[in-house]
Amino acid sequence: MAVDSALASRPCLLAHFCLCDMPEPCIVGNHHLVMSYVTGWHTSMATEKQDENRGKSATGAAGQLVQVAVPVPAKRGQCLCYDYDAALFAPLGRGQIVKVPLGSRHVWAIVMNSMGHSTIAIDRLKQVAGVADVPPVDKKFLQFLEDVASWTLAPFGTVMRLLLNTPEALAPPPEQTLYGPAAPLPPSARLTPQRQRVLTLLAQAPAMSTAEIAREAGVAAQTVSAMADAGLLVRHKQARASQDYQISSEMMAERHRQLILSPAQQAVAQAMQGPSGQTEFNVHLLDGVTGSGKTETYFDLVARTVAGGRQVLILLPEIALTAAWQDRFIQWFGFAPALWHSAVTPARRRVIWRQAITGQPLIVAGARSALFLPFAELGLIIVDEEHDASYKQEDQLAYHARDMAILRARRADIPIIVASATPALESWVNAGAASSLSAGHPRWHHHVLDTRFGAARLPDIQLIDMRLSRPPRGQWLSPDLVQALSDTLTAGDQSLLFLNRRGYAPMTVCGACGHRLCCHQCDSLLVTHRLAGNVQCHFCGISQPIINDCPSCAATDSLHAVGPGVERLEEEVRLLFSQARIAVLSSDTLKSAAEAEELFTAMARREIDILIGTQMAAKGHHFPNLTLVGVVDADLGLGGGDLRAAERTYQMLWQVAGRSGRGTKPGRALIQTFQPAHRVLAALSAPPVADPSRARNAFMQAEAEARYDAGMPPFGRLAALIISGADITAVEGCAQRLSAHRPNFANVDILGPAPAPVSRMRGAFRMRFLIRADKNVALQTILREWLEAVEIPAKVRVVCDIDPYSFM
DNA sequence: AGCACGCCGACT
DNA sequence: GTCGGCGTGCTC
Repeated sequence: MAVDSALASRPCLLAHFCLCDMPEPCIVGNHHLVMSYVTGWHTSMATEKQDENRGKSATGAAGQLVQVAVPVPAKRGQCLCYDYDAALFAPLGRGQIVKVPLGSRHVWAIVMNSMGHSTIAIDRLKQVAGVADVPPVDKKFLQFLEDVASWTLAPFGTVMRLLLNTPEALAPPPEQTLYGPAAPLPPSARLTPQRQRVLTLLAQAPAMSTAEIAREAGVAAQTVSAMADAGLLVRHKQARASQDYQISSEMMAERHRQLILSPAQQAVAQAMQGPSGQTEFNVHLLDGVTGSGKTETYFDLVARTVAGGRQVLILLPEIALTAAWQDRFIQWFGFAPALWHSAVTPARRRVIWRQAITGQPLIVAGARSALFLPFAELGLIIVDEEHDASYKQEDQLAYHARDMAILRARRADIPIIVASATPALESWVNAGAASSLSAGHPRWHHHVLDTRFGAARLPDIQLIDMRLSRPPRGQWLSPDLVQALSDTLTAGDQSLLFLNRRGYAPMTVCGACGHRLCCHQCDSLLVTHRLAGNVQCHFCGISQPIINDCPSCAATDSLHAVGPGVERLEEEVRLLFSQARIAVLSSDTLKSAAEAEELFTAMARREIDILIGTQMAAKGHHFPNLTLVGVVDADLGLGGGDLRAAERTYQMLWQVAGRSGRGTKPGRALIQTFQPAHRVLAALSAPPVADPSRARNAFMQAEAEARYDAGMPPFGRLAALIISGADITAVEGCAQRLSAHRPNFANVDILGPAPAPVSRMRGAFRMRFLIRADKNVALQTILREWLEAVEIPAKVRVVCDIDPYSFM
């Protein structure tokens, strides 16, 4: 890798800190630099710790004063001031990543202002302890981080830690131990046959790693280290060469010429690029039915952007970052994307992070956290499956990755494509798709791809009215759906049963007293998991063994599992179709990506007849022989008062129905519901198969009108204030004080305080305000001023959620 | 967020 | 009499 190899080369000319071999002191930000792990601040920091405070430059005068943002959620989110010996090292600039002492530890931080003035006594200043050996973060990126902080009302330090969350990126490169033969063999050494083989091997080969020696010489790895301990082998430590992503613009340009798009795809790709290949900020909504080839259409722009020497970020929901998606990418480009998700190893993260900040050509395909990679040359952002709820982060920092991606694209002045088969209502309206309604946004571009590839057609969707076709007691499949499953089985085709509920049963009730098993630290019901042999809380994750006696009234054998989960559904299907091959797809049954792949392969080979799945099964995979999708409970998501419940249910059902009929045979989807007249279900089953997008658009239009009338997003603004803490009195007191100081404006409505939808989580009590405002209101400013006016005790946490997703 | 400082129970 | 529980408050 370029940065590492450049650094690894040389001793320094500049004191003992700089590793570059420039003839004169290098300039920070222009060249890589400085405080290095090789000469080691790790050692110097440890030994110099005690005289840090006196560690000013030799003259005793303070050097350069710099304002530094530190990764702490400080209430007064400003910077801390540090002294920096500008005489000895190159001067620091904004965006430089530095290591600074903070309290009793050292942290990575970012220089925000390099010509600071001290706000505290000079003699209390501490020294900057080191400078990272990477270029400063891009100015536009830094502004983006500030945008995120002011949008989410979070302290800058909280946002910054998303960037610095990859500690290995700034740590020394991983080391590798290689073994070579010792020059004079120690005379006393015993030479077993194994040891002799190792020595013979190494006599005529370069130094090797333990694993290589073990393999080549056919010995145990232990033998190698034992030999080194005995003095028969010498250890050489060296930086492990990590493979970076080699993409050249030439090879991309070549590849780009070979890509073949359908006329429809070609037209959309052209429209998104504009006549002259636009590189400035523009939002494109790529709205294409499942199977229309959205992915390949945006690949075209990806190829072009990289051919122009710039970097590309593709955001995907974590669940969609499968080997299948990667294969598709490889098939198109001929190489693998840099994958960024929770399971990526530290060594890989290091490579990607550093390649991003050094501006080398790079295509990252990542989950929402990839949005905070420090790309220096970002040229294009894609947000695929942009409607996906997992883009919304709700904990420490509440943000929506799609919206933040748009902020980043705007700052970087580059195009962004948000793609979906079922766009979020906000996106759909912003793209000007709702007739006669406008959210007053600068208009996005709307691109529609509505032809399915080849012979595949959209499935025929039918509702099953559960009031008429009732399953037997204690079962969940209606006679109609059972019949359809049976027919599909007979025809030798595959079926998917969709039930968005993990585990065996969502609730356990005592037949004697009616007591329901609840989590003792959350406001939630415990879910029975037969497979794991326990009951679990899906909020905090605690589990306990399955019990038979009621903990409330002590009646014996009185507890009954109520309602279905996928495990229980499996039980029912096995009873009905004992000869069928059945598999369950949920996060509980598939522990690893490899297991998931295995299942998908088995499915593709038709080794499974009936697949039972949670929402994991709803996306990302082509099952060519799947001709029946059964939705077990379409009403699940419709309860409560969630603003987006209808829209999300529609999207999910539409997507899961789209799993069916992706091969040559026509598919159908049967949807079980108790409320077939509900607007979501009526819209789904509307007849015009000839033009399925018309039904969808009619549904979206009606939703948009309802939102417009209520002044809800995207026609109004919404925020939630969550007050939480273990001490209920303190939480309520805090909520009361906030209530007393509530802002009072004609076009801002404030509801609450009321118990939050989940009124207790992990032992913390939660209260909530809901704030609705007109579109033109500076909501963040109002909230910031409100919060500043009220003293928040240390044991109470107040979190602001702009555009909250869940609110019942 | 860490981490230290600080003030009250079960141990040598 | 000390070790240690985690409440409170600061970090240039």
